[in-house]
Amino acid sequence: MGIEYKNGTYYYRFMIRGKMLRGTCTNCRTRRQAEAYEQRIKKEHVEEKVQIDKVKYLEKRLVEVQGGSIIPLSRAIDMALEKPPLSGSTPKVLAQHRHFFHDFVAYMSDTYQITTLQQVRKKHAEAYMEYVRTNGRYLHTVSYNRGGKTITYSSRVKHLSSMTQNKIHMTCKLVFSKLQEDGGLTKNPFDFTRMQLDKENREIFDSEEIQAILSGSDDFVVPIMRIALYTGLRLGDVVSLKWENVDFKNGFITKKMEKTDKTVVVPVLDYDYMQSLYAARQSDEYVLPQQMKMYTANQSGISYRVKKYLKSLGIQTTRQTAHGRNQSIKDVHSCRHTFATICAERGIPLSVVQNALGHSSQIVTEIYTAHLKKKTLAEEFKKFKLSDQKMTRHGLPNIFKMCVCLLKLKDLPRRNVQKVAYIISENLSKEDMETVFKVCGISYTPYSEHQNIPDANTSEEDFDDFMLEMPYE
DNA sequence: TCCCCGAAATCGCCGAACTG
DNA sequence: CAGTTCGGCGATTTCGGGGA
Repeated sequence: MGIEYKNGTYYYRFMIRGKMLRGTCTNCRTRRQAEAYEQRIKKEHVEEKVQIDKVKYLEKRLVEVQGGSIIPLSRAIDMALEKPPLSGSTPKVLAQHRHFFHDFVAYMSDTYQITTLQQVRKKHAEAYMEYVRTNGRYLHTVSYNRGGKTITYSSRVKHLSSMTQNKIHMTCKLVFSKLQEDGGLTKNPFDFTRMQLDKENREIFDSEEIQAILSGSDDFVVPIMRIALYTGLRLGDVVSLKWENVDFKNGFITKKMEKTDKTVVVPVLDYDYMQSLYAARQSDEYVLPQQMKMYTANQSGISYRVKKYLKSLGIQTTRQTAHGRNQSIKDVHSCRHTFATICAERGIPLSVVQNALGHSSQIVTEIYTAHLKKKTLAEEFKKFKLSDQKMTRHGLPNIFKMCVCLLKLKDLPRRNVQKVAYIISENLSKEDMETVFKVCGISYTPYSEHQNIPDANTSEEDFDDFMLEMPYE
């Protein structure tokens, strides 16, 4: 017992697990109350210790039973990446996994003093993902080697796209699942749902933008954009296009794509331009030798040039995000989207477009042509026009309300429906009428021969009289 | 503007879930 | 139960941006 009394307040103090714990006995007026208070606090700590010991014991048992061993978090990523088929991944993929998991390890160590794989619970994994969701990565230091010199800086990105958040989640989950046997793990702490993906942000070029892009004077960028717009090829395929891929005689370009190893065949739609390029060629190998040179040496140099060129034309290439990196909305890849959209717009079947783009699944192509769907939808809906004549006087402000009215009246005697139908028929065009009745599933017979039909100038009273006196069939 | 890293998007494969 | 759709997952390319 270590109760102390000072200036009207009781304080407790005791040692547990080699750690001194002290604090105020709040709301205690007597020594007895203070002692009871201290007991409560002590008990909580002991119970916690028992809990921890229990978990540790179970972990140990589990590891023994499952035939695994305690794995330090620091070694986990290397062990996981040695497992096939991961071990056969490209260095870049492996590096990214390392990069992500290292971040998680640092967070676990700093926040929970957790150092082994077995200690990680679902709540820890969730806390980390929550941190990533709100703050981005835990470690912001970026360092790399350039010409024997180490360059270090702190990344300013404070927010990650849902795509990247999910990537981090998947890497962590992967490590735990790969080491399930080695570590005698029964559950994967990262086994919970991931973020819903953001919407597609890339936009297509409209006709004015295309015009501006193609008539520009940049000899480096324009050929890339031009070929991309006319073929729908990716940047990598445009710059690596060789003259042997272009068959002028039959008018086809045949290209094995860099990304998917699939071969696509597209017609030479821009024949004269390609001919002129051929006539002025500086290389017998590549169509765009200069661009290819930069692509191999300094890939993002091309992005840089394209962005600069588009900006000079007044085209906005990126969209600002809250705290994260800007998102690209218009770039070389937009040409691929534009190509697909124009194809669909001109009525070229989806299967043909799919072949030209080299997609194995039509769903992917549909993502591209979704631009058109939105556009068509807007265009189609322009046709939908409310009748020019105002109907507010009769309490029927628009076509939608009319539909509702008619649906409500559907079960009434036929003559009531006819009566309403008559009024509407005098105020709406025939086509609109037919649409409304079709939607409502009501057959319609206009009273066109009736005299004294009310119109926009009819007074409220006259209209009511008319309704009352209107003869039924 | 080059060179690099990390972030983000794209894409194919495959098995589970769903449908008729 | 065969055919189809859907989602998880891994692989690859492309883009933004810091620093020199």
